[in-house]
Amino acid sequence: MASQLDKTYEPKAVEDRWYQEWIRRGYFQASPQNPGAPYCIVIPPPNVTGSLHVGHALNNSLQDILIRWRRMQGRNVLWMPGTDHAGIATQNVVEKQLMQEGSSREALGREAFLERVWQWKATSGGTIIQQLKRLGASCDWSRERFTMDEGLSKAVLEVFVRLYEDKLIYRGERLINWCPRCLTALSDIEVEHEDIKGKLYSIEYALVENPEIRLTVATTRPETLLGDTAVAVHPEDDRFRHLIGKQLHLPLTTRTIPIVGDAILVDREFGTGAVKITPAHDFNDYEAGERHALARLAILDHQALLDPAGMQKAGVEAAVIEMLQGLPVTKARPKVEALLRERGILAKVDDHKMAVGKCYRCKTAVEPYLSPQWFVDIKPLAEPAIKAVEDGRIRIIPESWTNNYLGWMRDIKDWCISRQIWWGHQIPAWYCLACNSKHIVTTTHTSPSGSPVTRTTILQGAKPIVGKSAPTTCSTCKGQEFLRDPDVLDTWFSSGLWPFSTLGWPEQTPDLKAYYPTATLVTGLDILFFWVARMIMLGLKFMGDVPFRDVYIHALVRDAEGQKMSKSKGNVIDPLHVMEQFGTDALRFTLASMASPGRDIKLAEERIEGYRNFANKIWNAARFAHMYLDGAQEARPPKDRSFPDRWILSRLNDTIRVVDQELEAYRFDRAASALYQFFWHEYCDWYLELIKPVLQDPTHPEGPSTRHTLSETLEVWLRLLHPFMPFLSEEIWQTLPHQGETIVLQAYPTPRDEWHDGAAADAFRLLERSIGLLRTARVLLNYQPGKPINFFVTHDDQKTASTLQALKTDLAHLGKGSLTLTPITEWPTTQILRLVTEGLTVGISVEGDVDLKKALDRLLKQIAEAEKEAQRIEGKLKSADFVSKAPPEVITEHQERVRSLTRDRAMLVSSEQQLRAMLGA
RNA sequence: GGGCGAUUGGCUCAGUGGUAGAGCGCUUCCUUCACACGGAAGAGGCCACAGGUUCGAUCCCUGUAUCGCCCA
Repeated sequence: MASQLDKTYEPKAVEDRWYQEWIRRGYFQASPQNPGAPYCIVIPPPNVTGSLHVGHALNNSLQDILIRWRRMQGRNVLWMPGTDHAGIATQNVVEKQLMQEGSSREALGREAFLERVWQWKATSGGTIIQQLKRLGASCDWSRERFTMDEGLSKAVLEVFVRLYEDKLIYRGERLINWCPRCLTALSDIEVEHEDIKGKLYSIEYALVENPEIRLTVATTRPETLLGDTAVAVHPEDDRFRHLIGKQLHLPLTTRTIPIVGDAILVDREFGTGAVKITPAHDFNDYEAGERHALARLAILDHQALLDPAGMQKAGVEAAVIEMLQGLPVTKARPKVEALLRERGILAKVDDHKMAVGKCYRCKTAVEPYLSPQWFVDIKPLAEPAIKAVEDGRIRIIPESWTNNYLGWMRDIKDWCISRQIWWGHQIPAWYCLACNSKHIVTTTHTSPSGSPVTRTTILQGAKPIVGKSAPTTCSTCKGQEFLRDPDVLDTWFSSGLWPFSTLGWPEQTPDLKAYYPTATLVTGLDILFFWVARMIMLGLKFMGDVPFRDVYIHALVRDAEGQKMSKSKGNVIDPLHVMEQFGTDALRFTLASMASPGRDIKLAEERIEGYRNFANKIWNAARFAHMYLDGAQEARPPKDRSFPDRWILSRLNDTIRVVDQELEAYRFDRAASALYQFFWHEYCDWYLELIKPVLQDPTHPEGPSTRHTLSETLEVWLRLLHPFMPFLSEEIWQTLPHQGETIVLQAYPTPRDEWHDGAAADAFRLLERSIGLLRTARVLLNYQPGKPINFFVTHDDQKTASTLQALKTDLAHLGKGSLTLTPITEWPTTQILRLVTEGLTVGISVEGDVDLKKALDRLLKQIAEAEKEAQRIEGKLKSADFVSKAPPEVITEHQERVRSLTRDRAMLVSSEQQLRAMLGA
């Protein structure tokens, strides 16, 4: 880089070059032997199927800011990267490929299919990792892990077996969420709820002892009535109380069902006050069924089709079975509706808003499904995880999410961990074929593609042998033939171990000792329960300590209209495209500056463009510096430097303090705005302008010291900026006088007392106000910006007036004119425009034929404002309450303001009279 | 239905018990030798509404409305 190079910063080449160089030189490689207190972040492992979206970009930009900042602070930093095998998602991807080839996983068989998935992973699984590198992520890539790695799989095995031995994992038949497309169980939180317009059907059930009496039940799912095993009413509802214990005819079946009283299930105000209970197809009904010891009759099969065998068992009329069998729910419902209508027992159908559960992977409507599954008994694990947050060993930032976490944890349900898919960690449980012959059932059905598929179901009651390796002999019957449980574990089961499995657990490695507990977890709210809560539970259980101290929860990124980004809406901002167009640094800075706690980010391209401009501004400031840095330099103590130098050092010092504080508080937005404000509006707008006369005069006595300050402040500020804009800062830093081979490993700036200079700061504010008034006056008089003028400045405070004397050369330079610093009494009384603010008066000589109307308007407006404001404050001062109760310093301040406003007003009026006199002349 | 959050200039957002701020956009002027991805000067806000606490509320409390998120 040199001053004769491009006027605009071209990020692309710079970024590629530096990233490769950083990697080549191993700057990001961690070692437990490195000096400094450990600081570790584990990356939220993206899906191996994934590609970078803006959410990832935000998440990883923030992590990289923290990591680079701590690295520069001299901490022993490790950013642990990796990916997640994403069981269902990955299996779906490969199955889709197979389908296109006219094949299927069933046709391939389990082993060949898994082979195929690994192949896919090897060729296509690295996409997102490459994209993270593009983002500048300073992860230690030499440690990259994958949840299906050998080591991590070993950790999964160890955890499963130990939890089983501790009786915290069990197998049982429960109602679970079932995706009839993925053909697997899902955990509660893998179901997304969506409100849809549905209907509420009111159906009449006749009383057995007197069919004239009918009880009307309301339901949103009429087809499930075939599996009803009771009707519930509220036990204190006078309308129905007397019916409890009596039997009803269940329509379309040959069964009768009881009426039960249930205060939990029934809301007297809702619908008809009577509800049907279908324990096999509804979670609330399942629990009600437990309370009343009701049978569970499933009428849907695993594909969510009406099941003839189930309907037969439920006593459904043969003709009805004939009509409904094999139909999906959506097709069965209108038929059931028609049947009920024919029989005259459909009392009414109302529009109704209802929530449907959908599979978070494929958006298919989820069915509650009765099946044997593996569960984690979660309460004993949740308790310590609640305590860790309650007593502050883990801090959630922003704090407002703490209650959300605690609420969820206190009400946590057992975690269904088995999935009926192949890609994942297969459950280490085996069944002795001889002992369990009655519990292992094989059925054949036809897959959607038409080929016969064999399903093996291991019923509840089968006795598993759980261990890290396959058993050889059954301890009960000495049998030697075993069936391994075909299910795999929920992906989150392995990612729940991430903070310690990636560090080598279950081995007690030096990494584990050095870096666990990790420092901070940076994540979006969407996986607080999926992942964060589980890491806390499992970390406490297996490491005996929390997995991280701080959990920083960042916002969701939405589009400019606040809509969630989605491919189907076409409103996705592609971070790769953005990086291409505006540069990685611009994207990172944008995301950081918008990361305010507790608020979603509405990302618009204009915003990124704005920070691209900022990058360009920095580039050009550096080009400017390079024009003058060749001469001699002299490092003076701050107090012996020029006024602009002392001022900018003082401001830089303030900025360092602010950035550091805000980063400590995870206020990336405020840190970013402090960096921006300082550089653009102080360093460029004022400092560089102020020092131009010195730099442009090769013989200026302040030259060597000024050049030194220019280069020093730029170098320090670039280090301050580096975590936010790593590429640009490195590129420029390398061209400045510096120590060390890279900015990546330099010390992060810390505040320096000797840089602080309150007097310089005060003087600057005076200078800024004077120049501001002068420029306003120029515009009021329609003077060309460069037009040389005669101007006058004074202040009615003696001390301030003498400060003006000290600033004389700076004022004259920025004012672009000839300056007189005399008391106002010595100024010309005509051909002058005087502007006033807070005791400061600036006069500008009026030359030639100038329209004074604008100037007069401005004076009149300001006079009116000053009067209004003075009156307002005087009003307060006249209030006895205010004077007696407000703190003395507030009263003094108010009095001072009135004085100042009154003085200003007098000056303004005098100025106005002068103008009028000139107009009259 | 329960919980949480938001409501501040045209837009996106900071912020504070005592003079309301930024970025973008807008208006006017300016190609001056770092930068037009720039510079200068401006316009624009009863800080959602209604009560309360207070000498004083955009800020604290209560309620209402609208929007959003999470959970059921």
